[in-house]
Amino acid sequence: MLTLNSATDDDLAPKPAPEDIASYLTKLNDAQREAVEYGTQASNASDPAGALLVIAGAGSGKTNTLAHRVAHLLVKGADPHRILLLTFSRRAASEMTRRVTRIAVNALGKRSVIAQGLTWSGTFHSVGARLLRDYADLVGLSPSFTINDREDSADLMNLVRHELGLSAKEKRFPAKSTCFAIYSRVVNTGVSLATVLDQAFPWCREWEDDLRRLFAAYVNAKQQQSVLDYDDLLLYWSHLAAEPSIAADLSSRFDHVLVDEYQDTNKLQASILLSMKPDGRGLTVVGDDAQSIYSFRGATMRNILDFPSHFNPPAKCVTLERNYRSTQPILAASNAVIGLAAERYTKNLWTDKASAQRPRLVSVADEAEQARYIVEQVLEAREGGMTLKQQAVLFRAAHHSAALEIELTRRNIPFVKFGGLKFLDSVHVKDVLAVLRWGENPRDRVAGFRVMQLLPGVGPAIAGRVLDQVAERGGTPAALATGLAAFAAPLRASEDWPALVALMSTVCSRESGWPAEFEMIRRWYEPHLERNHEDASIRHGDVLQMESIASTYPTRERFLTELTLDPPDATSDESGVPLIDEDYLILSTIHSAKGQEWKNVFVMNGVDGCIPSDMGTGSDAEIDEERRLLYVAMTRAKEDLHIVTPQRFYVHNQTHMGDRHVWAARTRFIPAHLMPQFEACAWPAVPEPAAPTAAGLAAAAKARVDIAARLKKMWE
DNA sequence: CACGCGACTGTTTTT
DNA sequence: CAGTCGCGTG
Repeated sequence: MLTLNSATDDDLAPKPAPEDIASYLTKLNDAQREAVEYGTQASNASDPAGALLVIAGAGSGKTNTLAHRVAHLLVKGADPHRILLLTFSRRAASEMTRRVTRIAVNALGKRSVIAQGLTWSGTFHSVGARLLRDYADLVGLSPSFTINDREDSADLMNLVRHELGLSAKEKRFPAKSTCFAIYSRVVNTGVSLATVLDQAFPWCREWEDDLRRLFAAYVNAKQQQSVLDYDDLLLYWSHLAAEPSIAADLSSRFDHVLVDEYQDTNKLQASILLSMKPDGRGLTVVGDDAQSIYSFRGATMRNILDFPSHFNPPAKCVTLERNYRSTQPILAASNAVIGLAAERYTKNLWTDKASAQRPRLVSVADEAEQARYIVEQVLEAREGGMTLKQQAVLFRAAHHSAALEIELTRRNIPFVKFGGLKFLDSVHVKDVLAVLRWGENPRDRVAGFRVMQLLPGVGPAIAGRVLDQVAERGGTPAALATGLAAFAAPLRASEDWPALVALMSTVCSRESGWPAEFEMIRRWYEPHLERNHEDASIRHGDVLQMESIASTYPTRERFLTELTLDPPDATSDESGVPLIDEDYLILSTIHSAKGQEWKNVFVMNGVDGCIPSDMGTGSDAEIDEERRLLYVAMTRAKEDLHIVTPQRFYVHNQTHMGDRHVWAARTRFIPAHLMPQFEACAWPAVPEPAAPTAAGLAAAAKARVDIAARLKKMWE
């Protein structure tokens, strides 16, 4: 396979003339250029310079700078196979690959080599999964391990909890998803269970001992079943990297390791990086401490704040302060908001995009009015020539957009929502995937339980017995096929049992091949779908869609792994996903809006209780994280920014037609002394009510009497 | 042993 | 509202 630094390549490709290099470097500003060129001047690919930290403020061309650095390394002769590029999502990874390819192709003129070359790019989790398949044998892990997503992991936690008898307590044990969240936090932060409980789950404090037992059993169950959860991908990787014999091999695979969004990595991820590049040579991390918003996942700002001092000499630090995205007033307001945070790398973002329009702080009566305001403004902007896709509505929690979604649907405005419910979260998708996973890894009990219990007459007891027998027979695909066939079908399931046996034996033997076997599974699943769901036809559409996605993956294993690690993130609800070429409005949680930008941005619910979320006001650190969330939301806007503050919220969960509501105050992150940065306004613009005339009042009074009489008459 | 019914109770963000 | 638990029935 061709690589960029092979001898033939060098001979055939004349080195680009200095002007050509300049042509892509001159588009950068001084700081960006410093970040791109750092350590590449004198060195060659096998002797990279020390660690580099790029503090990249919002809108400062972070992605572009990182892409240029990668491209520049390639131009300087680095081997693309030996570059590890870690990004936050796979979407970010492919965007990066696209840009790198474009830049490098311009400089070197060889598309195919580069496009195929940058093979090691993706999230920590997906890269971890790939490395683990390579090293599985060395650590006693079955190479055919399967990966549980969050819900599967919680289901397994639940299974284990029942086995331990932790469900039959007089006082309610924490929900399975809570248990898993606690476990995950302990793993990702490296903090003790007791501390995690105190800091983040105080209401579960009393269960500490039971939780510890549960987690031990959970870890044991995962090992017995050859399943890994998300955290294991990092955990195994970090243990691999810490093992001297393997570490040498592992770290010598990559000359350069580049990490995007470093502010959102956790302690475990930092330890992986440090053991792969202990002296920091060849290591580049990019991020913005002011945009660290994933502490619930164990991310810690300390990673980026303390990065330079991990090395000797300390890492080179470059700060990008010029903002190319927002207008000056938007930036000024955002800077003012983040300026009130306690600890950060000081940087002063500046821009030369002048505008007379300050961000608007719009007061509306309630959530319904908020929805109307946003819809009207969006349509008005569209009248003015701004497409829907150039506009976005951002919110703290997925459910905050409920009222807006109703209003948008009512007015026939297409939208796509990011964050919240995912494709993978729907039962029918999980059912089908469970068949594949069970065939791939017959010891996966969560998958097996799920599949078998689809049959009427099969419950947990029978499913458990079958799984025990499969395990006794060795837990191989062959054992699953024969074990299932040998099982005396329960009477009430006798009709459906043979079809299941036939299905699983085909899936296990792989005799129909991939992706053909998907169609078989769909056929088998159809009657169960019909029986269990009213809206079977919509769900069936999803399954068909999944089938076409499946056909784009070369193998079943890749399909399962990549779908779990990087699920499609837009929801497909009843309204359906608009076609790609259609125009649609973007709705997104602030978390999912990371790294994106729009001309016109609406931030919903700019009130205390929403931003900051009333769940995130326990400690100063939590409050500061909420502040950064508002900062991230605000800095997504290029031209116009509206922060909407409903004055009252109807209390959910009350008897129907109830009128209980709470009054909300403007978010604490915009205190009075920051108000000059905003244009405060009320909507609808309070119209002068026409003063009622005496005659009118008299008529109205009379009308009321009339109506009352009529209402009574209805029942006479 | 499966399944359906009624009662009860929850903390948001995602790889 | 939805996920979960306990209980009674087939």
